[in-house]
Amino acid sequence: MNLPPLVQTFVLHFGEMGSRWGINRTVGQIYALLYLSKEPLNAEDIVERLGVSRSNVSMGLKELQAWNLVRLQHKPGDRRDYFSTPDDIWQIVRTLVEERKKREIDPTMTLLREVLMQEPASAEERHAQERMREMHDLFELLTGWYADVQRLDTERLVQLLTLGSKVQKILEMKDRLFVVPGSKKSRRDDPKEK
Amino acid sequence: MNLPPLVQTFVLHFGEMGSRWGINRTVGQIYALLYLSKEPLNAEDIVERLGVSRSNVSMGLKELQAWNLVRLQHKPGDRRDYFSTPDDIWQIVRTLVEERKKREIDPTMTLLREVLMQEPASAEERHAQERMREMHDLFELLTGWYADVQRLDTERLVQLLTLGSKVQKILEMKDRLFVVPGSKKSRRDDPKEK
DNA sequence: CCGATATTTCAGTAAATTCTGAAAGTTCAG
DNA sequence: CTGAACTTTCAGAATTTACTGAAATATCGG
Repeated sequence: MNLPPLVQTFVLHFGEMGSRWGINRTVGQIYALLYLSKEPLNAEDIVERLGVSRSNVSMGLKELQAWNLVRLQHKPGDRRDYFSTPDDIWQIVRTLVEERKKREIDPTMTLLREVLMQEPASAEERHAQERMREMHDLFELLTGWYADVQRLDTERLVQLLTLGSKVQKILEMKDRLFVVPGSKKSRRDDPKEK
Repeated sequence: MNLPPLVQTFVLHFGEMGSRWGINRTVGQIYALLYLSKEPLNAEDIVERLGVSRSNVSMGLKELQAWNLVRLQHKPGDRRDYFSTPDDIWQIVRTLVEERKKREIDPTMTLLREVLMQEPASAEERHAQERMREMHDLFELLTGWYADVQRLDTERLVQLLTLGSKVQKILEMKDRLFVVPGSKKSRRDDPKEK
């Protein structure tokens, strides 16, 4: 591996972290390298810097492309493929979330919907379905929230995240301001709550 | 594998999904089984239902315990260990997020802080550090948001998620209400923005 | 179309992970 | 203390995944 020490530390770390995700070490390293690089890199560049085989790099890049995590570019008068990551880190986050949703949440939701359609054949199955319904509803809430905030431009998203739960205060304030105190509508808490 | 069809479908799916995470198939299956089960199960129950070896189950349960994802219980007059998942699915989500943060984000933040302390020895390293700072700041924003909303009780958290980006509207409303129009403070957008 | 350059595919190998059975360890009632 | 019931550990086997080099395929300037 032929990298400045600072870069190498990061690349090795991401290689290891890759394993905690479904991603393998080399793919993690390639991505880390591209992320840190000012200029787009071609496959041979990556081979030299990481010290892995050409074919391994080829496969790794293919996987990163399948994840939409790298951009393929060309330089004039050079027919090699150059790869880079988006300059905007928020774009990276958005892609990551989008792709993980597509691969993990969506298929699970499909399965849950299917299984919830079936008639339970026993008390055990009935309880299992109940649990699956809880999971289904949870995922629905989370993906709904995601679909919603995902549309915000980055500035507003950052605003929202910076506020965190302080939003809660503002909500309460809103309630006090716009709802006639004591009226039914002002009761935000479920009355049957203990 | 000796399970009602509906349960089996779910358990198999989670086994496969487990691989997309860092978790292996058996661990995913054990968890799915416990999640769906009304009653706590002991190791032998799990062996029978999943058809894997006793030692495999023992290791899987140990891993799930390390993740704080299962609760160990005992029945009076029975010295076998019984395992279950929390009844409250939100508790499960909280644990999952907490543990993943601990294993993935925290070590990465430590590394980023260390590397950002060092003096860059070249233009390449300077640019790499710049990128690492972006990642560092991103993670800081996200973990800050998480630390904040994580403290909310579930009811309020659900409220917040249900609102999604509609919060934005309320923020704007708040601005219009409480800031003198035309004053400096009412300018929320960065003036140098295009 | 040719040949040079670049990329992809793939079969075989290497490495890592998962799983098992056997043995060792632990706990507790009697 | 003993031994039955239960759990954990661990070395090796089985399986899966990652990686490589060689061959095949693609692309393009001339």
